[in-house]
Amino acid sequence: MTATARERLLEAAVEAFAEKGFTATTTRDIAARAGMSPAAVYVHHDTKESLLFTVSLDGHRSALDVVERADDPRSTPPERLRRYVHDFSAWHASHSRVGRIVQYEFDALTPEHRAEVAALRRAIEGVMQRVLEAGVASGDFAVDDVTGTARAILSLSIDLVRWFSPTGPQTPEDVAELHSRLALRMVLAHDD
Amino acid sequence: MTATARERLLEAAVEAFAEKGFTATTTRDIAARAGMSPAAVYVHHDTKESLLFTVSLDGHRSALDVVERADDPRSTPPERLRRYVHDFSAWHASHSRVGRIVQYEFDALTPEHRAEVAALRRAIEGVMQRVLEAGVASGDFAVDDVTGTARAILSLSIDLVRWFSPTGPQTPEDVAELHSRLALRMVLAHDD
DNA sequence: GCCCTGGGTAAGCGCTTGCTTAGCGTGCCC
DNA sequence: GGGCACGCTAAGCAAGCGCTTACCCAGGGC
Repeated sequence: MTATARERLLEAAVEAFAEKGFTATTTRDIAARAGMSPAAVYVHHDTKESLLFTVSLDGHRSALDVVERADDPRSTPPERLRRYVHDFSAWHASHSRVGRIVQYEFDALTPEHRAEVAALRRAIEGVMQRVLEAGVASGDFAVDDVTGTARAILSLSIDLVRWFSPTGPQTPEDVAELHSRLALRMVLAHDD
Repeated sequence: MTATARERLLEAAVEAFAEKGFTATTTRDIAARAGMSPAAVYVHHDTKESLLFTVSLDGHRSALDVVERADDPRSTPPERLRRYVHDFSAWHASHSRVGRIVQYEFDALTPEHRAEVAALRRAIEGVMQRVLEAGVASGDFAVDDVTGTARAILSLSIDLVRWFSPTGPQTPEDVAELHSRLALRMVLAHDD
């Protein structure tokens, strides 16, 4: 049960960063939320930024994992896109606090850490582009700007962290369902 | 030419807030960018937050103005939607620094100021909902969740401030064009 | 010529920040 | 049962923060 302290600290950091932003959060605030003295933070993390980095890296890894799992090459491109957007939006809705940190506090990372996170980000975008390209190749999708369209579709899921509330009327599933249908309409070719 | 000092201050604030975020920006930094002493900031603005409020209010007013101008009731719903999304995305791309502040620093406002800005935000969203409702009524659009779809379309334009770079390969017009076409595909009814 | 107003400054106050240091208690090894 | 590693704390340091104070000076009205 000694691992709990480190985890409590991370959970406290997520809470605080999501609520007030990285720079507005004090190490004393994080410590208090974790039920420790201010100095205890530095037993587990060298700097405040390294806490942010850990949260950010874990978050991106988890999101990348979700989209890679969704991108089953044995499915048709429309089904792959549907699952990608569905699961990616559901992830952001279910982890909206982490999502907010990941998206808005990117610039607060050190250049080295930022580069590491940026690589994961490009991977997430890359999977989406592959899905769209597969759909264009199969004739299911009509898309001329793959990069731009990929980014636009991802915007649906990502921007949700700005307004989604876990206590609001919509469930993560509601949003995921809506977004996946809208994404399909954005790209589907129809013969008429 | 005495009005210039106040404007230089606002311009400096936009620069600084967009680059480093509200809390990470110091009043000394803003003063230096405006070519003044730290104390000069307080000749024109009571608090650092009031600078943010001014930037935020001006930004929202300008954006609302753009979408109200785009929503010409004499046009068809598809044309109204096309212009709305086109102009709204173009505005965010052309004013991406102000856009970033407006979107990401909303929580840094005092409750009173936040409420005032929130009203403008609801107005912007309201215009979009009216356009979608008009399209559904005319039979041009097939949309069942008007509120959710409105928010999703706005996400395209809003999320662009996260990644758009004025020095990048795309012009505001490129993005505006892409987004307006994608938005139309999201809602257009097709008879087949 | 005098004063007043308004945009400006140098200096600094009180407080908070991220982080450090020196030390404390508990449990485990031998 | 002595030593020691480990998780943790009380106290505090240097730096930086938002903002204030006391003062300066050019231009206009009378």
